[in-house]
Amino acid sequence: MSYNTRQKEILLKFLHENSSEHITVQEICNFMNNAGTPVGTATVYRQLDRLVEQGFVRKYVLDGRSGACYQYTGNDSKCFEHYHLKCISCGKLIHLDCHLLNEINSHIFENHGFIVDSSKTVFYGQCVECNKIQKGAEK
Amino acid sequence: MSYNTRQKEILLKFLHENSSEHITVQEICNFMNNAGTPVGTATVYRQLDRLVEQGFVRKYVLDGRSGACYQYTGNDSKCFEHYHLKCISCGKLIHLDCHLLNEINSHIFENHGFIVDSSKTVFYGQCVECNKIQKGAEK
DNA sequence: TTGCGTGCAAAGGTTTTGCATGGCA
DNA sequence: TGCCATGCAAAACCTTTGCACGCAA
Repeated sequence: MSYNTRQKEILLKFLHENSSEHITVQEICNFMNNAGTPVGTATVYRQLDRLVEQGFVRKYVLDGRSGACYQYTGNDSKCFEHYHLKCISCGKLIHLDCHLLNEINSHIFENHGFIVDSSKTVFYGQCVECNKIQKGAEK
Repeated sequence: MSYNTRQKEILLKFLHENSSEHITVQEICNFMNNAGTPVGTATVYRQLDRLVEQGFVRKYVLDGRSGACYQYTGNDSKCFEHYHLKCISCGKLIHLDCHLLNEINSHIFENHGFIVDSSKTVFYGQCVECNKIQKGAEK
């Protein structure tokens, strides 16, 4: 069984309202603090673990030296059928619903004997906005 | 400039001889210890950082709670042009050279405005061997 | 001799765990 | 009242850093 608590409710609401962002544990704690509902990091980690396990939240580990990022994807099963692009420069996460990419899984399975878990697979790279900025800075 | 030391030589040889494996810092230290050339973790990290930067070794961060994995890919530039599949169950890394997948980058760039860095992108999933084992165990 | 590489220990940061307390049902 | 959730602190872990020493060139 599971109880509903104020912390759990606010944490989930915060993640949900920022579902286009990648959020760190630190940011959650800061927000909760400012929102007048301070929360211990242990609680945040425990809640996030549960949400990840339940499939509401996705966990991303980028380089391992900074903390992990979390993102609300909801119980929308569509998020498990498409891929995600993550911009290394700005951290933006892009949900990619695309016919060609949807064929990748079956292609890899049939031709390469590998069952891709697209919910765990993230394309890393750079979005056009960040690329423009970088090119401008190089001049 | 750079000196050649015994530790550096053995570390690189170990990675090279196990280029089909994903290796942790712990495993490197243990091996060096058993091989009669004990090495400090700091040295291992420093060497690995350099090798990653030079492009000889790839670094993988899976879940963030266990340590990062490293794998020798050599100075073969082909490894930067294709994708990699990593089996979550056995850790095997598969180099995937495939026409369809080579089109992914240009497709994503042209249609979705995103420049994929395939050297940083890994498809996670399960290889057929591990899938068979798992299915057998479920019966 | 020069200065890079190494080893040790300490520090830094993130994440987990134990235990008593608080709060939902 | 039962039991889960929380908070705090401590612990565990991985990784980085500082500094003195060793060793390659």
